[in-house]
Amino acid sequence: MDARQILKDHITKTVELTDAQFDGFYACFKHESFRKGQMLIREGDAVTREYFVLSGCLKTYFMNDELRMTILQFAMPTWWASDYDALYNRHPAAVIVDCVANAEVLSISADDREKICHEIEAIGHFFRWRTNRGYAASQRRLLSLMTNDTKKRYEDLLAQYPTLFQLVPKHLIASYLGVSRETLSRLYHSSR
Amino acid sequence: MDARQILKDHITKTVELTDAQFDGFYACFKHESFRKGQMLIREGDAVTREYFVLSGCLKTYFMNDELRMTILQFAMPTWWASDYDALYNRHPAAVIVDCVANAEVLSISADDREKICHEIEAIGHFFRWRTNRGYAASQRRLLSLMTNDTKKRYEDLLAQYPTLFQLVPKHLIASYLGVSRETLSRLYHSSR
DNA sequence: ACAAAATTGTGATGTAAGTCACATAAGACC
DNA sequence: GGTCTTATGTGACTTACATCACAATTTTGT
Repeated sequence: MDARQILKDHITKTVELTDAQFDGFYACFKHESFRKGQMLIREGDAVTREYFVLSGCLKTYFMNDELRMTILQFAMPTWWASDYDALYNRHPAAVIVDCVANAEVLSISADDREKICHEIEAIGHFFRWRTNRGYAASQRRLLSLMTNDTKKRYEDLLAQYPTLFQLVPKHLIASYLGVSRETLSRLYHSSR
Repeated sequence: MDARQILKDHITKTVELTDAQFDGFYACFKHESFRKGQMLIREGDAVTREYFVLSGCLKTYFMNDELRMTILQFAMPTWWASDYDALYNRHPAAVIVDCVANAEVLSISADDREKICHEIEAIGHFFRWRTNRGYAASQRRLLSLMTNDTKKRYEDLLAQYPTLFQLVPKHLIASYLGVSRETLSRLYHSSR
């Protein structure tokens, strides 16, 4: 399926658009490819764009002073990724976005987005809805982290994204779950 | 300061509005009062409104099957609170919002909000910005939970909201920090 | 003002998971 | 295809924090 159709399917799940409206929206995007290991956003960058994943996988993460990585999100196809705090408030990037598995993405600038939101009310609604959904997902993750033990979180992740375990190295999954790679390894082998 | 002025100051920090526009916006709100212990949103409720805190304090939290509470957020003056997942996606409420210290709030329905966002572009921008800010705050909290130890999280909270410790009981703060009340008590007394 | 309920402090004990250390296995690069 | 790097498995030891138990204090309702 081509980029255009993937985006169209994605957005029409939430709002209705005329063909002309979708054309205007699609024209805001730039098609880009990234190879495993490439960075889309570096720490300290001025962030101007956000990314819609067509294929492959990205991750957004934070690096602390001791060079320890904490993964905030894996972005699989039809997910969006950026440093939204930096993008919206024009701060330098605090989080890093890079490519975990060779990826095709569509990117849009914050300015173009604001403009198209202004022109087409349905797009404005879509982005409010999408940001809201991201917020809800972030809260669910917080909740899961605070109420479930590691084993439960691991099993939930496995159930929700079975393909993730083939796609990305285990120490990244450990980082996402908030445990050491050793603990994940033991967990992984104790339950079969 | 009156409710009208508090909301006006809050919103004009982000967007510019004419007096007529602000009047239209303010007319969407209902002024309400809640006493300590009262619930604004119960688990399972149909959620129709969100709340802007003028004074006092609310908390949003989740109750698990063993009746253990996990606090997602304290809402102090000029903060917003609701179950946004439920509100936006018309699910029954999963989280509870109640009153921690006698509070005055302004409330607005999701429908009125969508309508005013449609009518006044600046308001639409404001709400995209605000949701985005909430999302960023949620991510920062996740990060803090995953990278900092309990003592650091406690000190950060203390630094950010010194008044919170007078306003709400310590076991609620413990729940917010994700530690047992006993651990918080020991921490609290070890560092003076 | 008094009883009942909620909040807080503190000791003793158990345990999940971090850290360190090293071995093995799998990919990446030329 | 062989070397170098990255990823993974596993044991030994340590530790922060949960849990349980009970006492002391504060707040709230009537």
